[in-house]
Amino acid sequence: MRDYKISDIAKMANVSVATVSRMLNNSASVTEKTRRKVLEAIEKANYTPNAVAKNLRSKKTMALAVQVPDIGVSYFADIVKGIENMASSLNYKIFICDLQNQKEKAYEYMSLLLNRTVDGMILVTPDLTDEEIVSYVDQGYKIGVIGRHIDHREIPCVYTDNVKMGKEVVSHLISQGHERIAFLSGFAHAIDSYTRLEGYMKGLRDAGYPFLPELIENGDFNEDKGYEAFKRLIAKNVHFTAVFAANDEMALGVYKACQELNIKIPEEMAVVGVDNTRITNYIAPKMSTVDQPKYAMGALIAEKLIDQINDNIYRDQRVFKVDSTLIIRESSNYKRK
Amino acid sequence: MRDYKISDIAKMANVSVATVSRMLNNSASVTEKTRRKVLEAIEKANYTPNAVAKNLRSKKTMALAVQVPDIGVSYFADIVKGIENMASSLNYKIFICDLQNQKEKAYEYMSLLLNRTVDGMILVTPDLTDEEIVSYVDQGYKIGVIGRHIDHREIPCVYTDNVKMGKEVVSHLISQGHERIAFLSGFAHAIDSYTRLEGYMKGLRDAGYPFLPELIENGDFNEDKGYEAFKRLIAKNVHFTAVFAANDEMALGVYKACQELNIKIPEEMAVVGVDNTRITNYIAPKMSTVDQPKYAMGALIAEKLIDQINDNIYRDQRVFKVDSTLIIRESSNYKRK
DNA sequence: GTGAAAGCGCTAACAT
DNA sequence: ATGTTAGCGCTTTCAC
Repeated sequence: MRDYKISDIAKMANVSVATVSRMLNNSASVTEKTRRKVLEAIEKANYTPNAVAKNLRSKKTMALAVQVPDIGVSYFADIVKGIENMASSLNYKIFICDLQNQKEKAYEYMSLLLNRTVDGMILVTPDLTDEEIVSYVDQGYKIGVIGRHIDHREIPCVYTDNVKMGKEVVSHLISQGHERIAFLSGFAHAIDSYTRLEGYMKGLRDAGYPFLPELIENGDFNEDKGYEAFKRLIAKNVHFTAVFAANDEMALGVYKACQELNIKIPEEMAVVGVDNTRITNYIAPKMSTVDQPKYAMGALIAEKLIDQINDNIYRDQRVFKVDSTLIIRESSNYKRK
Repeated sequence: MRDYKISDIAKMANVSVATVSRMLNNSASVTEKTRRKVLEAIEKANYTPNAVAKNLRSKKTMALAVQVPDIGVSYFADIVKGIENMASSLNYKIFICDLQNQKEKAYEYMSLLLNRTVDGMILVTPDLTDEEIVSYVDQGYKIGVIGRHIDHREIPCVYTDNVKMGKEVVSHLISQGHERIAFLSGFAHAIDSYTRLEGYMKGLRDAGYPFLPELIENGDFNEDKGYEAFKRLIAKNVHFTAVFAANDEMALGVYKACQELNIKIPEEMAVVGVDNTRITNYIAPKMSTVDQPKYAMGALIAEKLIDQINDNIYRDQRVFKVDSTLIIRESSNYKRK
């Protein structure tokens, strides 16, 4: 393959490489006549500037990486769409790093940031600790996070008010006549899960109900673990009539377990998930869940991270707590007693 | 941020840059003693080689781009996982290009290939024509396709035997007592849709049933268009008792329309989709569909494209026709009459 | 408005 | 086994 470079174009158009570069980047004015000559040469050669050389010289790649636990989960896919669209409108490209639920990959993918393949990284994952993230940022790497809040003036954060969300779910369940509500958490270390649990406890307390530790089970945000956690709950022989799962995937696991055990949703067991994953609106019975403005959250974090990359001194708001919306569908729409 | 480069490390370790490079890339032997000195300097400086400079010099980026119509559709997400894992095991990175169902983006994203941001591109999309793809490849760009077959010795292809698939679906439906089976196609120009239609016609002919053009409607592989297409079918007032949709998304649109029109699936209308999208196994009634070995297909195309990138002369098989499996679930599991 | 030339950080050919 | 150096294709400073 014949590969043209900027000097070939310069020669063909009888101008200097600097002029071609200036024209390509609109970085300085060029007479209309020169412009036409250059354009003609470019056309004739079918020339495309080499982005790698440009990146090296300009020390920018105009690319961001996004880490998600599993791109197959529509919650993450929707966030990524928001990121992609905002980034694209600001002329940034996106590397999607799909961890496929393998934690180790979180570290591997950081190399994209360290080795300058991308200008910044967005973490939609709980894997790296706050300290690790802060340490990278203090070395000058640009990172934005979604779904968690890190208190550092150079880290843009977009997250949901999980405490409020948890309280809202619990009070809805209570209003439906439930007194004993189980909670299925995600990873123990995931802040999302943690704060939803906090909301759950506050909701219980506000209503004057006791917090029963035996009604809490750990999962890992995946369907299988939700399934297992629910089975453990049943095996314990504790009484409960509702489940609040820290995300939809785990709630799906509860559905599966209920089907196997012949437990009727919502008559015998109310189920509420979180994320408003696409599937929740198709499954029978339709699942109650909590919607987050995923697309907007993605767009917001992309915008703010790009701001951060281009400014360094951060101009204004950096932390965004967004509201979620409880969506009551069939799986919890049944008044007990 | 202090950015170390290879010459800094060389100075710190009292060796030449070549030695550092050689050590980093294991491209030639280095004495254990030098190795340790260099390692120590790298550690001390917290040095990571600049991938952009490396890419420029080596004229490789070790990255592939993958175009998909919509990463939120689990069919594509699964293929991408296969690609990602194979690529990653061969030390390649992946750029996911999510078209978000906007055709124009297909062309925009090609710039990643043209400007050398990636070494190759995998198209899981029907948007570019065979001619366009061939033209790129003839210019030396490396492209692999999935879901279609392009007759060119340098283009690896992995695709499903859609004709066989179509016949299988139709004969299943016929065996359930259906005589008038509607077909919902995807884009008119999509080869997948085209060949499935071909299989549908052959299946009909084999059974001695007539092909009725009024039972064919066009969609675009999305739920909305499937919904509309089905409504048009109904509005035509033609008689039919089964629908074969060219993919699950459109079949989902049929579900929605049936619900609105109070048509019972499968008793009054059998529905079969294609792709075995995750949602088909959760929706009520569970949807019959055709499974393709998505993950394996993704892995295969990645492997073959990387082969092609590294060889140029293509060694062996380039075209892979894989088999699909009809999965009969509730939406077509009802014998008529 | 345009050109000459330095240099981004790395690899690899050539020399020792 | 190790060092020297040219050069990958581009942007940008400094002249003019």
